[in-house]
Amino acid sequence: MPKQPLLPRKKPRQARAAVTVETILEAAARVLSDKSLDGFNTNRVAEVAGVSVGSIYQYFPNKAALVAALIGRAQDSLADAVERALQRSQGQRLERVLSGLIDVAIEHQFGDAVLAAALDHEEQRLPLGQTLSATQHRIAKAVQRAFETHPELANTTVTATTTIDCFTIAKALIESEATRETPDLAALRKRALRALQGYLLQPATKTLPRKRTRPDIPPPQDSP
Amino acid sequence: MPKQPLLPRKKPRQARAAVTVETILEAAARVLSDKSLDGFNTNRVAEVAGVSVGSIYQYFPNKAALVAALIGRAQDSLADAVERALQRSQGQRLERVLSGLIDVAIEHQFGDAVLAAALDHEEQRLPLGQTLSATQHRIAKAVQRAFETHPELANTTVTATTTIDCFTIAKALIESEATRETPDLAALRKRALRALQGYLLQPATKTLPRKRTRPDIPPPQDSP
DNA sequence: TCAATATGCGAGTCTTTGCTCATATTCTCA
DNA sequence: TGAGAATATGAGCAAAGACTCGCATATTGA
Repeated sequence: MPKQPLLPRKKPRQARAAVTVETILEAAARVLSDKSLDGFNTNRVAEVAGVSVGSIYQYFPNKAALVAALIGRAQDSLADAVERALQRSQGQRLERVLSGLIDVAIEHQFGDAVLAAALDHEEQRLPLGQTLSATQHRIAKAVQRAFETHPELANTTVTATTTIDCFTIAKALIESEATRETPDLAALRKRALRALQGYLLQPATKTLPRKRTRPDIPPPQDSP
Repeated sequence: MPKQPLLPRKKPRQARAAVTVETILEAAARVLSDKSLDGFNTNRVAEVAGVSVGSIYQYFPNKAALVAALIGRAQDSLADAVERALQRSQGQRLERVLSGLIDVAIEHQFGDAVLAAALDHEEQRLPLGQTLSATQHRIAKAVQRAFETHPELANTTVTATTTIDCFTIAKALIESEATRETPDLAALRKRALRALQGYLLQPATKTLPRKRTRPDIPPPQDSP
């Protein structure tokens, strides 16, 4: 008796299989971009890819895995772009460095707004532990190094959180602009730059004691 | 022949109907909070509410309307909290004002993290034109007034975009912290404050001409 | 050349879920 | 009190969509 495929999620061995996987991912990106999360279904992806559903499930154990692969791709491409931008702006004024990063983020978001937004959202929902954070780590590390060694930031303590915050802030401003009907990219660049410069250069405030009006909020609970 | 209910989406006339609607909304919030968007289905909401599905559709034309109602509620409560906070911090240092707003936002997010995140997401997806932006407008206006009249911001031009950016920034930092397993609210407060102060107080930079390495990205296209 | 293996196919199964409608129950008010 | 209006019920329809599996075809390596 031939063993039935107990492990249907395999790696492509032949060249044509690699092509199929590529085609599937490409189609998945297009479908997700067109239809957002609704209307993103495996049947449609197969149709757009010109491939049968079965072929998808030959390489991806389920729909989520497909999305995860897409996220991985986007992350990688972002990481590459960030590293290139840092390379280009090496030794330049902080403003240039930040502008370069902002441009990368803008392009990442506006290059395919719906796709990027959808992926961002899924990223938080899916249980993609290791692989993803690896790439993000790579990005964070590169940026952190650039910040730490920058003379204009000599007086700023640059932690991992600091760099992540920068990305969080930039991404949020960009996404917010992306939902507008007529985005003004030039203005967006200025605002993002102002926010990042402000955050990074703001002297550490000696915080006033917080006026406590009610007890601290407990951390959120995840139901099991 | 009695006319069949051509207009099933009615307003409650009797007291018990109002109770039912309230119960449904309560249950919807709980389900959404427990299960996020997946697993949020009308059958489950009915079950949790101890009500039949039919009753839901008596008052809400469809599932989206249910979510929209939830969003409306959350927005209203946020607007109230913001106005109260601004009231409390009236005449105080900018740091206090911002801290107050940040605390409101944190509470709004951490009070029910999953719910808030889910609603935030739906807010951008659903076609809720007027009602929603009305409340958001109310919030924006209140904050803008507070900023415009604040002496420490005398040198800062406060536009509608400025206040919206502040909310965008704060919300993003808070959401990012909320996804952590062990959120550090005290640190979060400091970072958010630093970001907002930095953004608001950062002197308007005379921008260097942007180094153009590639043509501007076209605005995103919405497929019809 | 020819098995063994890898790849591709797609009709069909099975589950989920939004929503309806005929009917039953409760309320109102003359 | 009773007729009509308002409210509540829930079985079940219909559509969507994730995923399977038996089979056909292509590729490889000896």
